[in-house]
Amino acid sequence: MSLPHAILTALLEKPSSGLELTRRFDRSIGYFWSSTHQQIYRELGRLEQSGHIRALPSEVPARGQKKEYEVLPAGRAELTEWVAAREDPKPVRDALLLRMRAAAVVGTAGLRAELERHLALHRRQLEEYRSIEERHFPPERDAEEDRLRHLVLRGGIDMERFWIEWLTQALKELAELEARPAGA
Amino acid sequence: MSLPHAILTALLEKPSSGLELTRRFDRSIGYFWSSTHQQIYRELGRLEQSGHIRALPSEVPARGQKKEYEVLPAGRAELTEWVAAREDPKPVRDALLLRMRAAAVVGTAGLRAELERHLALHRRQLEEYRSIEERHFPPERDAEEDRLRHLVLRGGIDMERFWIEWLTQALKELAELEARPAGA
DNA sequence: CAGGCCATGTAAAAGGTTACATGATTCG
DNA sequence: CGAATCATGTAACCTTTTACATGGCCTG
Repeated sequence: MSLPHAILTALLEKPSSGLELTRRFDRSIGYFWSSTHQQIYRELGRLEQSGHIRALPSEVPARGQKKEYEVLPAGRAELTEWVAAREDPKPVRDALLLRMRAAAVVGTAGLRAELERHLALHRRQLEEYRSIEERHFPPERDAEEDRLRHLVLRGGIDMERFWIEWLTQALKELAELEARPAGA
Repeated sequence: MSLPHAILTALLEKPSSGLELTRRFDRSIGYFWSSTHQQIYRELGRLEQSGHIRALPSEVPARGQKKEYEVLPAGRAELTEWVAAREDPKPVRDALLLRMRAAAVVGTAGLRAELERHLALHRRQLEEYRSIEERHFPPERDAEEDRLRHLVLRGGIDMERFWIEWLTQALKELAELEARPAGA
């Protein structure tokens, strides 16, 4: 429901070709709305069809040739509207919480390694966000755009912190349970 | 990828009919893996086909008749394996963070009301979780199952707290930006 | 016996994932 | 000129969402 909006945002930040967009969906925008090149090309086609974006004129419009897109007024209007739209948060759907609940029924065998693996992944992601924060948002800057983008990044940072804390708790809990096996 | 596992977990906790499962996916299990009755019926069919669950024998196997399912050994084995499986966390895909980023480009008009609405929703969800915590997990209990399920619930609680904090920050930031409009 | 709810489904469309295809450019 | 890489796509499939369909049971 929001991939077109993610693309419009990315293109307003900087007109790009499909592949450039794909790369930015592997970092930047993609930290909050992930996508693949297949989806992106499909959506670029749709957005062009519907008059929200257009391909910048090029001499050689053929397969394998780079095509740059820019946002048209209709696209900007659509995005502006979406920012204020009424749209409920999606219900949580998290496989790891679910697995923990399954473990409560069928046992925790093998779970610890997986929790530790996830913990390491989230620590790495946190480090990445923090390094971006250092590079892009030094204390003195405060242009409007920067403040909002920094806020988004802080959301990512605190989300990772949440997982790190929860996983740490979970591992502690698991250690206690395994210390007195089979029904205390 | 995990709906079948969610259903297996729910059925192990208590054998149920499709509609009973649907109700439990509106609370309980559904707090961490949401689903609708259409998906649930389809998946029950598949799980029965593949020999992971079976319908309890009934006199009147007809449309409109209640059908209860229970988990078979193969289903339990599948779930046990999944608990320890290697499965990476899904990349974040959050519309509100994305909208904030869009707002950095097209402006924040109308955003405040929406943030406040989300804040209220998350506060309500937090209250719901906390009331469940009071009812289901009083301090003295510590059976293995309860400890793990409590851990899952605390995950939900801290997730809501994260959103409440972030939204509070966001509203503060917005107020500051609006206090000195158009490029300060 | 009408209306509402219980209960189980079907169908279609949209969104997302995975695998594969194809032309253009560059570099050794 | 062969291989790698850039760049754009197609196709098939699976999951999720939304809308609708159907029959049974209960209650006034």
